[in-house]
Amino acid sequence: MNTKSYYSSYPKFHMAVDCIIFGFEEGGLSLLLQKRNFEPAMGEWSLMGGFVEEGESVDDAARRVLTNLTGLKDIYMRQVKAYGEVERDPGERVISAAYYALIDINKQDKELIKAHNAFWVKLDELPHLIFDHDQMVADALSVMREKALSKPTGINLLPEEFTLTQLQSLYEAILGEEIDKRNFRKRIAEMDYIEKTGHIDKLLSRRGAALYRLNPEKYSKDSKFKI
Amino acid sequence: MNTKSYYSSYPKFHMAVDCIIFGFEEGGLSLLLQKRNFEPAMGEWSLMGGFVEEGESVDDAARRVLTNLTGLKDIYMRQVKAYGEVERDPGERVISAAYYALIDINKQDKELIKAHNAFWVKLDELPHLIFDHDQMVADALSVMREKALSKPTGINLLPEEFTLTQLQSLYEAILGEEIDKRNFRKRIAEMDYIEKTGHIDKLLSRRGAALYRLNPEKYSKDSKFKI
DNA sequence: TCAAAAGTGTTAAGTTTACACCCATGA
DNA sequence: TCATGGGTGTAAACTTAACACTTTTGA
Repeated sequence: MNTKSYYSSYPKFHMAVDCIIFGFEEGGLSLLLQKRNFEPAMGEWSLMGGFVEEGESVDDAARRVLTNLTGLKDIYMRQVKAYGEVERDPGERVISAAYYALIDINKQDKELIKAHNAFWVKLDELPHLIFDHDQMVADALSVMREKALSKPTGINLLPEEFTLTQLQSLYEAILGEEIDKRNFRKRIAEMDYIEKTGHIDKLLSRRGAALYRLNPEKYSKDSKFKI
Repeated sequence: MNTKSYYSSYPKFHMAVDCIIFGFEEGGLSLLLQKRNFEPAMGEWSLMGGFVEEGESVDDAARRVLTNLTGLKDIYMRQVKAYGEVERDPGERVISAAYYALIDINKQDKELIKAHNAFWVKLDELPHLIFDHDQMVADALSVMREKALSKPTGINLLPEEFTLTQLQSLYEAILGEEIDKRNFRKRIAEMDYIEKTGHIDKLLSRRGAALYRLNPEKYSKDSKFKI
């Protein structure tokens, strides 16, 4: 039996990726959403997506979509799952893998975002999205929250150096609840992969706050991270 | 712009599913694996898989593959993720979604399994599998363990009525470590969705052991489940 | 001098772990 | 009568949660 002919008796499908892009601003999480100025579903809100190309891995397609929209490379992305209902896209059958990304909202390329008609929308003010994108967002949020509790992936939402107050309000945004300041700092102090840089931030307070950073070497050795 | 023409400028791909089928026997977890008697990769071990068909959802394809192999329907299955590396299948490009299932090993259709040249293999004696199937198994195990801690999905590996000793050794198999009997029973007692049936099992001990079952109604109201 | 954010320890409550013996029964 | 698996409670260790005041400094 010939391998090619075995495979070719089966159907093929369009394969897409959709990106749930989380950013952090003004004490809350936001998503980068597209107000579609093209068909299908013109005028509605959707995630940023794109089709997988020939010779491109699905992961790479997700990275390409993110880079095309934000100008950012080497961003933490994680696949949520694949969505394969027959009628999920009413236009034609498309299977889509959802990925989420965490980005520092200050590093984006604003021109690119504008060119794509994309906007930051706060998590508690999300519009209804097309197709099964609402479900994708719900699933991504739940995976992201869970991972953020066990690994400091959320630090991608902050600048490289950050104050403990910033880190705390990031975690409050991710979890959607308040955290006790002293308990939070106690736990951070136990994580030797979050280290003082020696620099002082004077922008956010008169007194000044110590700046910290993630030490990725120490982090990879000790992968516990729990707030 | 016409929707169809927009879509049709993009490539299409074969879409497959691969099933990580967990069973429970003799105090350990096993996987149902196929010794391939067909190309590609004849003679090697692989997961049970199949191609998604036209007009069939990806979830349905996974269910079909499981039913074809085991004769079982309405089994708990969960998607792990999609695997989309370009060269993951050296024959031709195939994107595959991995699903895991938990089955009661006594309910399988042994003839069907034999017809597919499939065998139960203990988790700690797994052979090397083709393509990226080793990675799929590792990912499925980690997702399954995590879910088993928060929801009693693992109960699918047992008969409908089970003794607490059976339930405990199931959880020991899932976690790969021993659990204290009294602590285990204390926690089960707090879960009112695991209830005594009033029946007594006399097969596994002289004295007889109380049989329990999952009450799905109570369970859905109270979704905490932690061993 | 005061407003605003930074920084700092202790105690109580709750959860998890460790641990050993008697019970009922069929062979 | 004894071997086998079934069944039961308590105390120590550890983890988590609650809580309020002093410090620094620029305006």
